[in-house]
Amino acid sequence: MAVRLTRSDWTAAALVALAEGGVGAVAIEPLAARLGATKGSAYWHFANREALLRATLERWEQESTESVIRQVEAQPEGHARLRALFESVLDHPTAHLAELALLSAPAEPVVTEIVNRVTERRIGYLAGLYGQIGFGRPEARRRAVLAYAAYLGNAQLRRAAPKSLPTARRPYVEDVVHALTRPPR
Amino acid sequence: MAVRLTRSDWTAAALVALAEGGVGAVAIEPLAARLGATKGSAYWHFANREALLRATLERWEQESTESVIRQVEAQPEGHARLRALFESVLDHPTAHLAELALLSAPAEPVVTEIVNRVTERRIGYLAGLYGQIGFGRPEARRRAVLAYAAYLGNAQLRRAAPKSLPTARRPYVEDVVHALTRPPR
DNA sequence: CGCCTTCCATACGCCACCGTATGTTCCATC
DNA sequence: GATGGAACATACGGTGGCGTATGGAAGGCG
Repeated sequence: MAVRLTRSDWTAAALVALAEGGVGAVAIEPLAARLGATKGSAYWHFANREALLRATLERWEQESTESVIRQVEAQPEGHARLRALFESVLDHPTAHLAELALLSAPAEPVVTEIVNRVTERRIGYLAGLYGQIGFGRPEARRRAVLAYAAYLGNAQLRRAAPKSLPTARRPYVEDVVHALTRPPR
Repeated sequence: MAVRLTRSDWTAAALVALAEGGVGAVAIEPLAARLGATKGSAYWHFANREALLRATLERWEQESTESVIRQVEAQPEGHARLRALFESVLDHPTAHLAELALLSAPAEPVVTEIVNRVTERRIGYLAGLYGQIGFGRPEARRRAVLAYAAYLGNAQLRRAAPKSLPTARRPYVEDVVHALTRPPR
């Protein structure tokens, strides 16, 4: 019995809890129960709850964004990358639960700090893609913000009110790609 | 002293708390403290916490959506209404805090029930507006979903990562209107 | 084998919020 | 001006999570 746990075991379990129950579910005692351990283990690896939360968010920061970007970079430059990104991101209904939990968390300073970094990284990358298809700098930036907002809202809807989303995914994706990649003015 | 409180006083205070601290902040004892009363009052007007939450959400349902729609209906049919809606909704940084709290609330059944109703109402109305400017039924519906998602995401960003939003609001609004009202294909 | 560090369990006090039970005040009404 | 109900206050027990203190097992290492 009593398999020893690592910091990584804790943050992994915390990520699951985060996706399922939000920031509030990243709580030491319930996690300990799920891991078949007690608080003693948690307070050995982490100073307190906030330290566990911070470690969990930093792990999420690493894993969430870069994997998607790597995947997109496999495509040739230009429209193909934007399309690949939209498709990848409109799919995977359960893949984006963690960020939803973060974005609406009652202003914990640890959360807002990391959310800001991740948001800027993603929008910046998106703006780069728009630059590749001929958008000027400010236009690319504005369109990137719009596209990222659409992504977030879409994930929100998929979670909170999936009934209102289109059932036929194919034409929806096409429309989104079409509307969001058309050049301005 | 000791001004008597009504159900409406409680739901009003709960709405404020909801916007500020999320669903979790709709808690009886803190609200009682803010109202200068005690739990006795709350448990007189409401059976329990969930009843207070439900009453609060139903009030929000009434007040949030219809006021915006009335405002938009003052415009002439067609593009003017969509533009008015987008402008109204991209403004008012603090006006949409309650829904953000709701959309990412850890699956309380009361919340999801009402969020579903509100979402369907709004997307349905939006689809109607797109119909007025010549979109076919399915196209209007898909574009409405996209536009509503963009709205939600935008509100999210404004709250969680305002630094990443465009500083110059005017061209941003123009780009959004342009991208989201162009006819498909 | 014995020892020391690492990792964890147990047990405790604390706080915030829930819900209930019962006492208390205000006001209308006869 | 006594009485009954409406609208509270007060006091209590219960729950769930935080953080601390201290004791104990388990493995490397001499």
